[in-house]
Amino acid sequence: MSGKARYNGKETWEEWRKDWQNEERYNFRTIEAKWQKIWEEEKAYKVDIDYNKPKFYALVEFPYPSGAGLHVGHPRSYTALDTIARKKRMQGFNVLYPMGFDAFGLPAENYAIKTGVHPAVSTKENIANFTRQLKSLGFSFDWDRCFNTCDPEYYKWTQWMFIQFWKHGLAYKDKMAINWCPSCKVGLANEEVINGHCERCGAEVIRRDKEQWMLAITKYADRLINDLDTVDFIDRVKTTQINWIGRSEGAELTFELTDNSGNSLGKPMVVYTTRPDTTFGVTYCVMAPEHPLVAELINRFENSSEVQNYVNETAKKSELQRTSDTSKTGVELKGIKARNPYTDTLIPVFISDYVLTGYGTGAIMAVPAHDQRDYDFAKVFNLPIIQVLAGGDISKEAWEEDGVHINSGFMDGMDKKEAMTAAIKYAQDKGFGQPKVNFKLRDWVFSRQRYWGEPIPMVYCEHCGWQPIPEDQLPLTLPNVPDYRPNDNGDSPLSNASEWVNTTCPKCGAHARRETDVMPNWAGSSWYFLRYCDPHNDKEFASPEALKYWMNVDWYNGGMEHTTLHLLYSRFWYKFLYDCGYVPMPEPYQKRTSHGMILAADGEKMSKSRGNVVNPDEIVENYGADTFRLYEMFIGPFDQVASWSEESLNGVYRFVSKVYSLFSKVCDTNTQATEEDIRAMHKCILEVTERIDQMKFNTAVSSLMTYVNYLSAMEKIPAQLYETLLKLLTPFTPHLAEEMWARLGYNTLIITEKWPEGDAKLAEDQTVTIAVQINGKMRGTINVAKTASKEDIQNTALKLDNVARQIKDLTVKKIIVVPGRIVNIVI
RNA sequence: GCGGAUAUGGUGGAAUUGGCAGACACGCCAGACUUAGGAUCUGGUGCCGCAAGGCGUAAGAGUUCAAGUCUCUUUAUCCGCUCCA
Repeated sequence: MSGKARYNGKETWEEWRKDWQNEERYNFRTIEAKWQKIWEEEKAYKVDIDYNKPKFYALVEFPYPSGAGLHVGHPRSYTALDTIARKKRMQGFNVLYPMGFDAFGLPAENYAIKTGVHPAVSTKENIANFTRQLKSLGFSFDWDRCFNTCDPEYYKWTQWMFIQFWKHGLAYKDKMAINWCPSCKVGLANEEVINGHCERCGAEVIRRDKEQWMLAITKYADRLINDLDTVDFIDRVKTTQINWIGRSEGAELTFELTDNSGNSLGKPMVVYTTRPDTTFGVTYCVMAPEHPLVAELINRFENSSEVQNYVNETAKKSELQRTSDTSKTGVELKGIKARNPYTDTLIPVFISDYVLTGYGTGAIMAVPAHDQRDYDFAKVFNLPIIQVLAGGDISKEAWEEDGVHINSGFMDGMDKKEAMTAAIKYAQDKGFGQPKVNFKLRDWVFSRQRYWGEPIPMVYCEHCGWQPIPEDQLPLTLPNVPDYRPNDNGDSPLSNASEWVNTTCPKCGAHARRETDVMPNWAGSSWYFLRYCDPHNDKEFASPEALKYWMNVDWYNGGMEHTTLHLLYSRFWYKFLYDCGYVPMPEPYQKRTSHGMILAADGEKMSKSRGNVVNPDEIVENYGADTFRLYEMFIGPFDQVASWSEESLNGVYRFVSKVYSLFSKVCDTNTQATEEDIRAMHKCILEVTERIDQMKFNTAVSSLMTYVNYLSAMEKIPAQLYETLLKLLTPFTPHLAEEMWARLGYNTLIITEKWPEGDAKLAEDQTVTIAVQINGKMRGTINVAKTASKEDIQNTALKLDNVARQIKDLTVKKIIVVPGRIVNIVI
């Protein structure tokens, strides 16, 4: 124990303790303010590289500093990892537990539009408020490492990284149909569209063609799936990411387009299928209405105006309309046919909106017998249905299970695996197809027609095309603009800052224009955990030494809602930096866990409009930070949703006050604890230690409560027992632990103490209580020595009054004795 | 429709992974005490029953000496995805 100075100069324990005798009430306000000040002055949580200790990097998702301030949901995650971080420190780890602010975002900009207050101003105020609130809860963040993503010193590196993406061909500009929110007037990534509506404002999203910067996340699709095997993420996160990336294996097959008599038009149509083995069942083909061949061939169709109408109608439909109505519509492309390369037959070609332009090749071969969608379409248009897999009843519905191949030429009699191989081999031999892996994942739309984001550091020159601004000119800072509103053309507010927009080409010096779109709010958060490693570096985003020491993040906790957004983006971003050699390993996070949401007392989501938001300030004011923290951990299983309850909060307050008042019963170190006391203590140490590691915080707190109940029943409490309690409480209620530690006479900080070691041997009872059952029904219990033999246990059990009475007239068939657990008498 | 999760007293939730269901709290009931303190302390509290006892982990079946836990069927709630060829 380091630097223990007993009794602060007083002669005896009794004398020292007198100082506190009149302090009967638990005054959390004074206590918490006092220790927060001391921690801050002593920079108790400041951390630096230390090669003598094992490092531990604990991370929570940094908040967007909204005007509403901290919500009781935020601290659930922060307290959990604070608890873990504090315990790890006491266990000898060099712990990095940082906090910062994800400060670019729409709310500040919308607020600016409403009030004219510059987003930088309101954001700064909000950050100050968040910081005050976070500090009031006593988290062990290293505040020296705090930064925010809208600081030019930070976003300089976000821009620099964008340029690296561009240099490696992973950032590109493309005209494409994007999700457009007509209310926010902004393009959205697929990940930001919820049920066809804008994630933020709820307006229905429409399709719109727009030139967008894209990041080629699909190039990393396979690695983003495969490398999940190397990390410890909860299964829910892994499956969600895998499903979102949506890998599927199949083949691309070329169907020749012909006129009605089979003369080639010289326009091959490529389809994607996962079942090339079913091609003998293909009775028609379908292209998406947006497919380029439709526009190219429009004049060849006998019914070209009908086709054009359908194309126009589809374009008008929103994503939601298009996906919510699953009834099949479409138009046959009259005058052309497709040749099935396997059977050489000519089949009709349709356009239909059930084929999507963004997936595969935007064209399919339809096998109505074995795909329900194709089946439905075939019924509407009265097309033939040819069964090629045995099984089911195709007069009623498609047969989507497997079966032996029939009507399939060279594949007849084969199973799926054989037939797939044969089909692909055939296609390769004849040169009309090859195997192909497809993903649902799309490239990341990286432009936003907004103001409050990182400017994209690119200029457009008539002669040189897109050029990045020279890296030594970074950061490219946001200019001031008179009006924060985007316009209906979908141009960013930056387009009005003409002095800023008009510049010269960094390559040829001719006149050029800056990109006026900004980055999405996911940009800054894609690499923030790297900056924490070396936040004041102005030469690099972080030094290789710092990255090598601190990375990767040992434990990252955050919301499930970020699984297919931030978590996926940042893994991609990090892998790219790894490929460039800037970071030391291929995955950023070793372990990922997720907390459940905190709902209001009525079981509803907390929201301003419902008026059921609980403000942490209120709780800290009325109950104290320690009670608040402990309650957040006790509220229920960490990974599940929980409802806020003021009554339960009160119970936790009672517990905390009880710990405070137990102090009056603590006696000097000379008072010896009994064997039973030691047993209770070690049991508590073991349980709390294990349960923190497993994030079973609610039951860890239960163990502490049981231990405190045990101590409460004592007349006098040996100091050793109380000291252990304080250490175990340090991760949960650090202020109270620190205060009582000082009152015990120590002039060291308890947060620097060593975490107690539990001893399983000492925690063991010598006797065990064993349940005695008759035919599986509980009839009583017996106490036997831990080492008792089966025979002894059985004999003791049979002597039980209750047992003897019940079995006296009956024959005992069998007795099952499981030492340490149970006796079951079968009669 | 597909995928994932959840279901235990009046409430939040425990249950060493097949071995005493309801730990720990909240609430409630009864009592004590009071320098009225977010009071505190003591006892009780799954349901039915005076009791013996019976019943009981969403519903129903099954495996087992023994099931909240394993298997099958059904239901409800929540969360994703959703015409992905």
